Amino acid sequence: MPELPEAEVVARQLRARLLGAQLNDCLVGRADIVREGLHTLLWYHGAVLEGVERYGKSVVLGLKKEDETRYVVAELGMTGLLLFRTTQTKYPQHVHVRMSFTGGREPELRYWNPRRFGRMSLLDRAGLDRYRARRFGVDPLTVPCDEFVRLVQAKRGRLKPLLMHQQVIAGIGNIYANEILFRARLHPNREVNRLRGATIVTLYDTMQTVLREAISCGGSSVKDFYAPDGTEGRYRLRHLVYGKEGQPCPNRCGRIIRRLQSERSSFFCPACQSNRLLG
DNA sequence: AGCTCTTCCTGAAAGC
DNA sequence: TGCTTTCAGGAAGAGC
Repeated sequence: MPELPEAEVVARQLRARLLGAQLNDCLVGRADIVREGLHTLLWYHGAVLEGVERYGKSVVLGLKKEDETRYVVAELGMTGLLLFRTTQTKYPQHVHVRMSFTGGREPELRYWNPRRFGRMSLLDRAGLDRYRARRFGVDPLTVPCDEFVRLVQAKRGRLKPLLMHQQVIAGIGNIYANEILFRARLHPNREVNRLRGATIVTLYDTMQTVLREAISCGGSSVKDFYAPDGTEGRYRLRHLVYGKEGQPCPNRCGRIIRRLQSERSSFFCPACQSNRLLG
């Protein structure tokens, strides 16, 4: 399931291999995979890929033609991937969009998404700005620490849902929320308004450390994440709690990693991640 | 405004 | 063994 680090890895590969290439043809296999802008599809033919951005967990391609730039937004959702042509998948019937390029290092980019929880959108500049404002909160890697502290202090409710709330903090999903909270020694159900400022700073530092480390490992390959060129992410090997229910706590505290299934699965150590009023 | 609940969808895993 | 059922998961929309 692609979250921020995986989307970043995808964006970097697309930049390295397709920046400056010309989009020749864009084939949409099923109309309902495009959330918005399908009627503008033909505009993109002949446009040049001038930039690739990541917003939260989404990858945005900027395509320029005759002094105008329009955008292809790829929401990866749970199972969505952008793949180069040479990367084989077990289920080729779920390739929904094919974009062919000339002048780059790859002839084709494919949008593959078996479960179709994500969509694509074709947007002009104003549409992209609206999309961005509506859906994405601050970026965890670029938000200044003091702004993050103020943002968290203004919220109430449980900590893990807040970390995963894309309109507040964009890009953290279930895997990284669990890993960040374990390393910051914070219980997933901690009440946000009971966190001290210093604790939020620790959370901020941990969040950035985990996400940066995951990016440098190529992301986490859990349930079939592959980069566009087919390489797997190695950060899964460094997971400490995600998917480790029943195993001993890596801090050697003697307790067993538990799983709370009330909402999205929370994996945590009941001793190291206390829900008491520690700060 | 801001919660929670339901829906979307398919492959994998569990259940029988 | 092989069929059926359940479940996972992100985000939108409904309902309160």
